[in-house]
Amino acid sequence: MNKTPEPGENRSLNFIETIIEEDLKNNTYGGRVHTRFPPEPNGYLHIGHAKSICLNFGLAEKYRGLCNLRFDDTNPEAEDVEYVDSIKEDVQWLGFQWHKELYASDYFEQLYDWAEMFIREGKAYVDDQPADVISQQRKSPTEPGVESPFRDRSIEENLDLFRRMRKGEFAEGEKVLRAKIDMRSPNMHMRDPIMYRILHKEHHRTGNQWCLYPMYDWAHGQSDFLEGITHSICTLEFEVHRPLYDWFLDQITTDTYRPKQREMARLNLNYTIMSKRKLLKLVKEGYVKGWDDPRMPTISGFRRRGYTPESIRTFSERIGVAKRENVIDTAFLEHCLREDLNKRARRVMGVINPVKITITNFPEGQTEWLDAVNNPEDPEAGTRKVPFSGTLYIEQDDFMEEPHNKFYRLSPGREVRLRYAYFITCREVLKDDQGNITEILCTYDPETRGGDSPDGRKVKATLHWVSAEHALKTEVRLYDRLFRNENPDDVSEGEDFTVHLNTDSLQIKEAFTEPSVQGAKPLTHYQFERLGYFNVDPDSTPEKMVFNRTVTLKDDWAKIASKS
RNA sequence: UGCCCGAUGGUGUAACUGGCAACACGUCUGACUCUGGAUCAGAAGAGUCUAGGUUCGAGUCCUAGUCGGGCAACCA
Repeated sequence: MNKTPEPGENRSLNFIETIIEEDLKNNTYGGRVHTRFPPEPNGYLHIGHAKSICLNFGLAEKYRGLCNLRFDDTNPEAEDVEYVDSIKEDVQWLGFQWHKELYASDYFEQLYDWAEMFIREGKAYVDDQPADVISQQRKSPTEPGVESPFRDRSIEENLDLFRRMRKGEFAEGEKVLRAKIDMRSPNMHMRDPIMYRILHKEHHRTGNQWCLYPMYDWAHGQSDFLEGITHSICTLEFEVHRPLYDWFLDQITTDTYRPKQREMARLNLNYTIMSKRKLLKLVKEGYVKGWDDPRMPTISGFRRRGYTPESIRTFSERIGVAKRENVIDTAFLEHCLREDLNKRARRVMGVINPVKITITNFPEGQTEWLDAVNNPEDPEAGTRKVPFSGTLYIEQDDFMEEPHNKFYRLSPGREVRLRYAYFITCREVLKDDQGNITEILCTYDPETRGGDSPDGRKVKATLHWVSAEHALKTEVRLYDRLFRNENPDDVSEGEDFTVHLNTDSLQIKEAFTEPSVQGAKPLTHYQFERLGYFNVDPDSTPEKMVFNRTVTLKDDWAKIASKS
């Protein structure tokens, strides 16, 4: 069997691992495995990048290899240090450490030297034509391209022109350097691809040192080569670039060592979008509050939302790696999240839609501090004290005046348990003039302190609650999916993905929580019992805690309720 | 009309050199429970894009199609 034992999980190899193990067996790279994660610093990383990060760094870990973080910064127009910083933070947050932090711009000089070599060998030429003419000459995929009239310039003239391009003697767009390959190639990328364009732009690292910038195809494979990369993993759309990737490498070296490009399908998630351009639009046009808005599929968004790096890594591992297009169900990501949070999140009680309960037979003015378990999944987490008194809040949903048969929470005459506290029985319901419930009067059984009845009496429901007098007023931000449509790109003529935006994706509420959460640090995870996982938002102040609802608990009752 | 990929339950991913299609999510039952959570047990759901062929035997090999995606930025 094609299996490799792994800690925790035992799964078969994905196609890239199969290739690597084959290379290891054949000693293709002297036993080396060296990958790289090559983001362009022109935006924030999203969950799709997380898949690539986990793959590249994960492969290096698994095969005791190395993984570089390499910024693909060949286009100064959109790139910025702000993005470099956020990318580094995100990679580290996911729990990975790069072997080296590198930049394609580190290789500008070497790339330039090779380009001159190309010219001297008659493999590259300076083209004076404007972009639209070059584009037209390339023709369409179904017909051969036309050669540029500048294609056969002399080596001397090319060299002179290219050097003057570097010196800044020409305006943007005036000249480009092209590789001389084959204008009739059925592969568009081989039709004399552009290697350099003139850009009089300041670069975030090289400043004004250059006005000549290499194109992706010219920079990427060469960077891989210079770094000793063995397996260069990218997404499917680069498949047609591979012949060019290999061609460039063939020109610069006769070594047997070659980095090899492999393509995998990118991650798609339903009910969300993954395009950087579209995410930018959401930010720029104010549909969300920023790149790290908890509704965004960015890594920083997930972090702020309360996702754990472990859950994202587990997710990335389990979705697998293949070449076919795929759309992963967001429910699967949420499953990985809940699985992780269930083990680590401390439980607390908080009430979001309160209704007042008065315990009529509870001693007036008295407070009792009851023991509550912090995490039933983790005995090490210990216990805490929770204040109980005669005036409480419970969730409106936990009371029904005329319950139907499946509802077994509080209702008139019925006894339920208050978690870690007492059994209470509903005696009377008070209403205002409009008939809205204003207060529920209950009695409690002092014998059931802690939540168990000495006579073995059973109740069907256990409710969470909070003591009114002791409750902390907090803000909770309830998030829902950003898009109503499973595929936000599924739009009719003239529309764009924003038509599917869920206008109700954020609901801000005031909630009452038990006092123990006061002062918790931003990003601390909690489970609000029976409601969901929440985490502390950085917007929290000493006066007002702010919580993000990361994800609800699985809720079978909600299914039953929605059916009836 | 060219070139390059891909196609397995609703969704993902598996199935060593051909040997009864498996796992996970989701869905549905039930058990248990001081969270209608967690946990546990079980069920339904594909005969592997189509048609031929090779073979005792094909998801795996061959042929021809079909469908889907990508490729014509001085973006990556």
